[in-house]
Amino acid sequence: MNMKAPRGTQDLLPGITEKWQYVEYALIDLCRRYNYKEIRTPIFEHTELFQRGVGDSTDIVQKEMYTFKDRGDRSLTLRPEGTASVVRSFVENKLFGNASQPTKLFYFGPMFRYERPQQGRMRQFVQFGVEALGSADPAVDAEVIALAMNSYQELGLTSLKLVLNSLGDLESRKNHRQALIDHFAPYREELCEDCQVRLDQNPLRVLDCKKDRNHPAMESAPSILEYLNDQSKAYFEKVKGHLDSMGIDYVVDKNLVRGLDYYNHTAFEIMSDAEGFGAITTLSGGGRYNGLVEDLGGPETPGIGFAMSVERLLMALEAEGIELPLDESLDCYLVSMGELAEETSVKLTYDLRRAGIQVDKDYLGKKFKAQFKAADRLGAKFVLILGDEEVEQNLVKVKNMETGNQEEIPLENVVDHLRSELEAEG
RNA sequence: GCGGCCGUGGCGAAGGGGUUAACGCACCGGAUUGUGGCUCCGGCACUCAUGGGUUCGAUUCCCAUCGGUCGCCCCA
Repeated sequence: MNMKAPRGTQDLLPGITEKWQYVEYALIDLCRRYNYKEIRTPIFEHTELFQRGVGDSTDIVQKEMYTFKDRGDRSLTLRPEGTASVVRSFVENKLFGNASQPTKLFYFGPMFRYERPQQGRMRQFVQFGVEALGSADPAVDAEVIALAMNSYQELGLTSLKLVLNSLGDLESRKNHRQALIDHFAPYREELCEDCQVRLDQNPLRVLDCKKDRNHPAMESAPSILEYLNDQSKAYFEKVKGHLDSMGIDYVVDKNLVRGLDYYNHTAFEIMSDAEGFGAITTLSGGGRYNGLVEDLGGPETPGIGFAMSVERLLMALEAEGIELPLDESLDCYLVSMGELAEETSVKLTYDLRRAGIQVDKDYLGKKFKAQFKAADRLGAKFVLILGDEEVEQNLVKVKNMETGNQEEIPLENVVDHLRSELEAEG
């Protein structure tokens, strides 16, 4: 039997889960300030949702989905991303009818893609993401981008690059698409295999190809920005204007094409500039998806969102040498000795915990000295000493491990005493 | 899906066809019989990823598988 975690998955163990918790709380608090509410959707959905929501021509749907049949012969898929599920839920639960619009949601949870794992790319990974549904105001685009940037800045990251582009509305995209097909058609045979397929399915993505990057036709290819109609152009200008006024730096990259089919208008990616970050530098990506809600059976509803990988966020923190301010100490360790004291120590530990104090004790029958060593290793601020002598005198010795000071406290006063000592410590 | 490198104790890491598999860290015990951080001493690998092959003999050579890692593709 193979007792290893499946390929591309990982166990997050004590020592690192604290970082995850810290990051999660920081992001939740950020969402609170932006007034985004949490939504939790299932980890698997009907396969069809992703085929229609994410798009049949995408890599995700074509080769990366964890799809399986359940016992009722239904085809289900472990979610490869969050937007399709959120939109499905928005439609199913008729959130468009709620009083507060736009509907601003965030989510945090595992996603699954069948890919060759490497650093920053797992088969199961965790995404934090945000969706704003129901408004086509460019200020919402700016808000989502600001929230995405803040997610990193809040935690101290500075080596960030915001890359921005506009894919335009349907009309602009249609015109551009034709222009691309006309442009590349004479060179079809010179392009890589993938691009020949892309040319038919989604010519926009030819621009994103790294193999054909140096092909002469690439440089002269029609840019989507040249094909934006007046409305789309004005929209993009407003988004940029809002970013400018917030002081958020960005670079426009006319070749930035998001991998999912549902994007239009604003598309963006946040990358890390940090040294030694490895091959994968994209921290998060997002964009506007007007039309997706309709595609999934809802009323005409504009939307925009982004998603980031928490694994990559932690990698970026590491690359920039940022230590999260985690509290790894222990309030109190109880050292006990003797038959008589054991009974009392169990009770005292319980009372302290009920009083809100963090306490641990020995359960391995360690010697007195070894218990002290354990207390030291755990970073205990205080050690309570309870031996048969103390029990007989009805007192407990309380030692401050930092100063070395030790005092005798009547058993019944220990809880209050320790609580005030800890408060004094801060 | 493709290519390079790698796989020895909890961790880091030497070794190299022949039987006691170095060393460091961590851990446990003792010196110190009720007080931590230092020091000294001792303990700690009966699958050297798994399976098969070559050989009198394999942890060491060969093949496969699995896993890791880096890069490609693409993304988060």
